[in-house]
Amino acid sequence: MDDMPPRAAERLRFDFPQEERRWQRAWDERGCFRVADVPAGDRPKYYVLEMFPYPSGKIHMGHVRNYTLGDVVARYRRARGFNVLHPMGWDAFGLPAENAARQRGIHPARWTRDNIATMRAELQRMGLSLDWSREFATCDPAYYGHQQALFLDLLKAGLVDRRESWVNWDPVDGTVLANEQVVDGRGWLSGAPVERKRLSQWFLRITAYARELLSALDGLGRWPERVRTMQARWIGRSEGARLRFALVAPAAGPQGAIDSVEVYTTRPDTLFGMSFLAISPEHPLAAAVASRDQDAAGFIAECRRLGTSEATIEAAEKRGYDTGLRVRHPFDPSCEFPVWIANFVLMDYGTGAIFGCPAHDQRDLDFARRYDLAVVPVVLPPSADPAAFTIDDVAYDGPGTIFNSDFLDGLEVDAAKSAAIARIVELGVGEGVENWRLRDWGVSRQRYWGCPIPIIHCPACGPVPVPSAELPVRLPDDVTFDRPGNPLDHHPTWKHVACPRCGAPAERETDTFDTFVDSSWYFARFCSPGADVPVDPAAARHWLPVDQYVGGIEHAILHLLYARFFTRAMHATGHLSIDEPFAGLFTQGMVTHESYRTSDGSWLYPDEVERRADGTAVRRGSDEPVAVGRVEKMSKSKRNTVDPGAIIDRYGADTARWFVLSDNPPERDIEWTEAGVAGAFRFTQRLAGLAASIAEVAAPAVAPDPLSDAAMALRRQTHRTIAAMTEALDQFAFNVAVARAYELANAISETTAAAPGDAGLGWARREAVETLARLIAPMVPHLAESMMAVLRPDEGALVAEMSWPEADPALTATLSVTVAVQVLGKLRGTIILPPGAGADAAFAAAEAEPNVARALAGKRIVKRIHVPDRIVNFVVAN
RNA sequence: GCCCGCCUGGCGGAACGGUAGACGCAGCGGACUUAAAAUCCGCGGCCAACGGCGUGGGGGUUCGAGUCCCCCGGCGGGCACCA
Repeated sequence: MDDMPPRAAERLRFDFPQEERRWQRAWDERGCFRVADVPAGDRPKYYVLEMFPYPSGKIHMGHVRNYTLGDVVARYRRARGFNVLHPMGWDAFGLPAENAARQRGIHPARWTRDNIATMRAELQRMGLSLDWSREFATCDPAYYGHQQALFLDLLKAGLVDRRESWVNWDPVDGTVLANEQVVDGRGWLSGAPVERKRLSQWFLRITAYARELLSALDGLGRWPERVRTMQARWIGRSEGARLRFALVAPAAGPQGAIDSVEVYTTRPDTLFGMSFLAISPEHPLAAAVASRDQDAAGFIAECRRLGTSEATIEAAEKRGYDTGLRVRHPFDPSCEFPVWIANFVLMDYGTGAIFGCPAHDQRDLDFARRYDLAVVPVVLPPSADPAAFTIDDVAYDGPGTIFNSDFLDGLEVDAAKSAAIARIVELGVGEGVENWRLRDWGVSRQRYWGCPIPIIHCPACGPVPVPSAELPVRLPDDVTFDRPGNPLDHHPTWKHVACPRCGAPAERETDTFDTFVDSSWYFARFCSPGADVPVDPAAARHWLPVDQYVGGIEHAILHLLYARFFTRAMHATGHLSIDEPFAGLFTQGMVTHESYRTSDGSWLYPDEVERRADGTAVRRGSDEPVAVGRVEKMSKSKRNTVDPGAIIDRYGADTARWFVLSDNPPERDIEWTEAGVAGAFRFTQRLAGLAASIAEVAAPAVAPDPLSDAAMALRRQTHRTIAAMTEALDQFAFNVAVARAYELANAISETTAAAPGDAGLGWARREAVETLARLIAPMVPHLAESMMAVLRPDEGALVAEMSWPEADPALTATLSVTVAVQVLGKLRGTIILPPGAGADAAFAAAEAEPNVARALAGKRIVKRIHVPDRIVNFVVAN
């Protein structure tokens, strides 16, 4: 940052510290960005929303990019005549606040509120066109109280379950961990080995909407294909069969005798290739076996210790325990197969039991090889020799013809699936089903800093909803973090209440909601943030769905899927009248930066590094060499971050905004470079200078007639730029819009030396620079205001309130076109023609072009191709 | 392992199947200046240069391919014992 631009105001054409504050105040005083919950008038609505931030401390460059993109859309739509809703709030509950409390003794509420104050000030300095009157934080009782009411409505509607499930339990911290919080089988904070534990949890029944959530993806035309695909796979519909395998001898279990095992399969066509049946260690039959078999119990306990962490599962080899039980094949009861407990069978998917067909499933094959089980091929690949076809270490899962399979012999795979299901139904042992990978959403968290679940547990009545008059159930402030576990659970009085139903002593639910619940409906609350119900129906009807949602791809699945589910659930409970919350979704790329390390391996911030002219890097103010690492996502751990606050101090908000928009398409990763920022800064200064120099020259109020050629040429450039930038902004091609703005600025600069006596040109230059100010206003709003204020000092009109420029079709039409002339597809010259010139004229002009004539000399023209205003191509032969 | 992206000058990137490299960054040359910074003007894919070669590599479709199709390679991302 040695080449820092001058800070002295007198050297700035665009004195950003002063000008940016000036316009932010002006917008605020005029209430430019405020809208009513249910607006009067007939302007069409447009709801622009960026994913609201978690108040972690300061804003980072990812926020700058996210909120700049959204602000461009908001300001552009406003200029296009829409009544734009563009709100901001805080996703304020979460674990980091509790960690701060444990580590630094700051109360989570205080920590969160302080961060919000800091970050709000930073966002306001960016000049975002937000309606701050709608701001809320999810930790406001006024917000989470309505969330509690929503939950009770979902409960009434049958969309909530309470049931036991297996969880990752950290015995030291005394809390449930998400799968992502289990690292190598240990708790990420405590380092203690994670246990599998069954716990009663609240579930939201998202699976009730699995089919709709999948099929409605087709209607989300303004969503990235990638996100839709990821969601579709997450929901994971498959078709197959459920069928029961009868045990040869029933097994005695705690809940009575078990006489069969139900299995889910997508490959009923391979049933004759079966060699074993495998159940999950968490399967009830496994528990039944373990109750009288020490070794089985030991095996199950060992599996449990490994936890559910995906990484652990991946590392684990396939292992099993032969229970000694046997099942009969449903198609041939004389055939019996062993029942194994296998560590690779998941209780949560299908029925928690599979039949193993090693020849045609890789996992089954690995298992069979390890335990020396039979491998019977039943699908013959096309044109393979049945006598010679064998399976070694690779299962065959491709197409083919069934063999070794009794009544299925000779059928292709698909036909065999149907025939097998038909037989399963006929025998009364099962049916064809569709199966979903999506599971119900467990929302209970043993944490303090979250929305309390509004339930009271009564020994007599069971779980009882908190009466709506008693909402919100507020978090107590006087909690302590001096021991592990949930502070709500330790609180001396908070949880002890009377049962609302029978009055007997009862206990509050001490779990709080997963914070993804908070973000699943905030977009609806923004429509009427002061309403005394979760959402005001009229406001929601007016504003929803969100027309353009902007955020990071990292939320492609969870947040966006939960919000889609919540919208449907809120429709079912009468709060909303739509099913899809986000009509358009844009996912932006990450902000990246080079990373730097010293020879002892410690990371350095960009500010601590100095680049030498020879390309090497050293620690600032020393000769200590620094290794320049790869360009990667800005992160605190790699210290390759740039603080937006410092950038705005030094260069201004508009420079930061212009830079994040200008360098590459918004969906791609952007590399933050000091040189790029300096370039953006120069542009803001140059435009301000351009506006000032044009303002100094008196120009006629109306266009002289006729205009000089130079004036007409500039006017045409101006109006072509309007058309081009409009198209670019419509398509989120902000980098292209930036390029078009540069072109117009360059064109205006080039007229400086033109004849001073040309009044028409003076008029055209004013038109050009005023138009440019309005065109760049969505991207650099303060600069645009400053330019306009210089150009029209007496009017006091705000660009923020001006309409979008309109291109005059008479001026965007071209007067002449340059047509490329090819011979055999190779460019040989260009000709200039009037637009719409006919083929004959084009051919004649083309053949007359000297370079083309030379290429055609001595050749016979076989074919002439003419694409009007584009190209002429001669196909020749010798 | 499966799925999805992406690959164009020194760099970021433009380009309805129709003049590849718009625009910017960095660079070079010049003007201004005692000098520097800033600013302004100009140049710029590569090569044996009236021509030829060029959008990761190889094939194909087409009058014409960065763009469409097939194969291969590389980079990035997502999912992952999902039966």
